[in-house]
Amino acid sequence: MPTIVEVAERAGVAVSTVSYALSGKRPVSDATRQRIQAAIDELGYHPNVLARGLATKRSQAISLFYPMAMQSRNLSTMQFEFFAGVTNVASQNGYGLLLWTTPQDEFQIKRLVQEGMSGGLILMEVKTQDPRVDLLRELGFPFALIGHTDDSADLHYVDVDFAEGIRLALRHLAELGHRHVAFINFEPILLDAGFGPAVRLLEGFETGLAETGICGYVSPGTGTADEAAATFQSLRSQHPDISAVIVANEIMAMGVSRLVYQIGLRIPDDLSVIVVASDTTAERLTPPLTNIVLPAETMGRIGAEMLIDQLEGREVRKKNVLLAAELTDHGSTRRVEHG
Amino acid sequence: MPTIVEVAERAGVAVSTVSYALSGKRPVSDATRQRIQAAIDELGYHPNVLARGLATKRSQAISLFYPMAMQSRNLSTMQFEFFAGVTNVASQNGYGLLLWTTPQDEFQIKRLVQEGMSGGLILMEVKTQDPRVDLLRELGFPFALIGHTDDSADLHYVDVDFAEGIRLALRHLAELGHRHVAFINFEPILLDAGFGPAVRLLEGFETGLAETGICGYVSPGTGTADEAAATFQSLRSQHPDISAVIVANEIMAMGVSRLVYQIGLRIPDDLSVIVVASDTTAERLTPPLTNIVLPAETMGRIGAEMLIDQLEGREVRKKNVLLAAELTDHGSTRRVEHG
DNA sequence: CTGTTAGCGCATTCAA
DNA sequence: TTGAATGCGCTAACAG
Repeated sequence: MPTIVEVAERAGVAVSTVSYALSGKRPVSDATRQRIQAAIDELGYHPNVLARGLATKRSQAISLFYPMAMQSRNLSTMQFEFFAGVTNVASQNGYGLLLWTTPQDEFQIKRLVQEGMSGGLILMEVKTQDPRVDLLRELGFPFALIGHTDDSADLHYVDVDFAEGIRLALRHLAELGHRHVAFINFEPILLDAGFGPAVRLLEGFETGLAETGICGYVSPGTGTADEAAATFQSLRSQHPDISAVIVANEIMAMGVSRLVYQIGLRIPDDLSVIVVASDTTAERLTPPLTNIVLPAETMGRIGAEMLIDQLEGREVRKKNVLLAAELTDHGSTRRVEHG
Repeated sequence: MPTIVEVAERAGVAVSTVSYALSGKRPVSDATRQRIQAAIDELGYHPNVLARGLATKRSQAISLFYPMAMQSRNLSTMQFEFFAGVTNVASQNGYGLLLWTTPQDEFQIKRLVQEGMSGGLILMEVKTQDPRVDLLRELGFPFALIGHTDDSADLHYVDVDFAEGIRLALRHLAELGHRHVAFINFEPILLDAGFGPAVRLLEGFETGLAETGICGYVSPGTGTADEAAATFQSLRSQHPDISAVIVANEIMAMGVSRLVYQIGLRIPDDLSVIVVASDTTAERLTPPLTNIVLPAETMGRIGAEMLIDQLEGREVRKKNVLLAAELTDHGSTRRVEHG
């Protein structure tokens, strides 16, 4: 495999000249630049990024700590969308993207930082209080969050306003005459751990109830479609007045849809359903579900851009991005009489 | 950030001794080993993988070229499952996983190889004739395939027997009395490009028709759910006898399901449906669909294992893995009278 | 505008 | 069982 030395010899110049021609950090005359380029092409030379990284103490790769959920069977299309956003931005900017599913404790983060392979880190599934964030802050390592902590005003993050999102949903349902609404949240473990969306959805649901006068039934979900279905069924048998349900993710929503289908009811005729999901995901379900918009691909994209901007020493274009809440109507809600 | 030199100083030994203590490639006395370990712990030392990679000319990271589809809006849960398999195995073995969505041409592959950041490569969406495979072979770079070419007997690959899978489906339908079956394949572009599953499903469908005497209607899909639905509807209006449909992926199947739901029919009462998908994906759909098993997570796992075995110089435990075809009944097919 | 050279942090050969 | 010294391929002073 050709090295920079061989390129230099072939072009009849010093190695540093080749290096500078490549990086553009020093002017190089057109004539020599062309000879160098010719040598590069003939040899099929590509710089060794390890050597470069060692010399510069920076790396053209970023790391993504993968959601815990990935290790379970509980794969969600939306996690994948976050992913697509991050990956595409990284590739477009010439960065490699490293994926990690190891436990994301303090030790692993320190390790990752010191290993030097990645120059920055993107964190997902952020908690309202998150020790990982504290550590990264302390280490001074570049990072960006998809999600945010309660004290992340000074950090680079992108998130969506979940609390307002679920309030939008409640107002929408209130206008349609619904008086009894169920909410299937993420599993209790996540809520207890302070997982942002779980906490903020619940908070928004409660303030939304107060605002709309709707009577709410909160039922923690359990992650899987089956368990969400079972949960909903028991809730519904206890409270037959429930005419609408809001579900925290599309996996659980699929469970509810399937249950409804199996017991012979129809959405929205017999039940209104709203899900927290991306538009693409929500509209692809059977039936399509009206959704509190979680623009996963966009969030991944913005997170990656924020991080790469930092790494490139550019002024970071955005920071602290809290996307406004939105509701997209896919026809899964319907007016009820009387309530 | 502590280096190996600092560890050596603190432990009062030579740098090489620390290195050997870490790698175990040379005996180190218990006493010094312990002093070294103490120094490592106190300093919070982690070896710099770039420096290590530069010195050894090997890297503890592998690369995955991401499916083209990822760059479109056409995200599939199953791609994600392949992914989860690969990622988890990599992490468990202490390997980083690098994701690339750049165009996967000859140039990019050469580049990736020479850059030295990854020690091996996993290729997905393999074509029956695939120039990327030829190049990698020629370069002598370690790689594994998820999918296979027509001449890959000597390669490391994992794939599933798609042709036999669709024949299983046809036999199953034949036993239930179906005489007119539609098949919605991957988009023509993929078929023309020689994309393995597209080619082999079609081939299996045709031999399966001959074997069962079923009358088949092949309609190329177009990737999206909407277009698959439209395609199926036109097929059905032209051939009202169609009582069952086989669909090449779950995205298109969702389109068909939704259409069926919208026009007021039921699965399987009015239409039998079989999809090529993983069990988890198929059973989560509304309604759950009987599936030709595509064990995506397992395939990702096996592919990564094969590659890492190679890299570690271990005897590769498996190679040339063509998983047997299977059909899982999720109740979306039903006996028809008369045919 | 270009050349010379000292590291970056580690593995490994050669000596002891 | 251990130490000293060389080099992996590249960048970035320093020198001209």
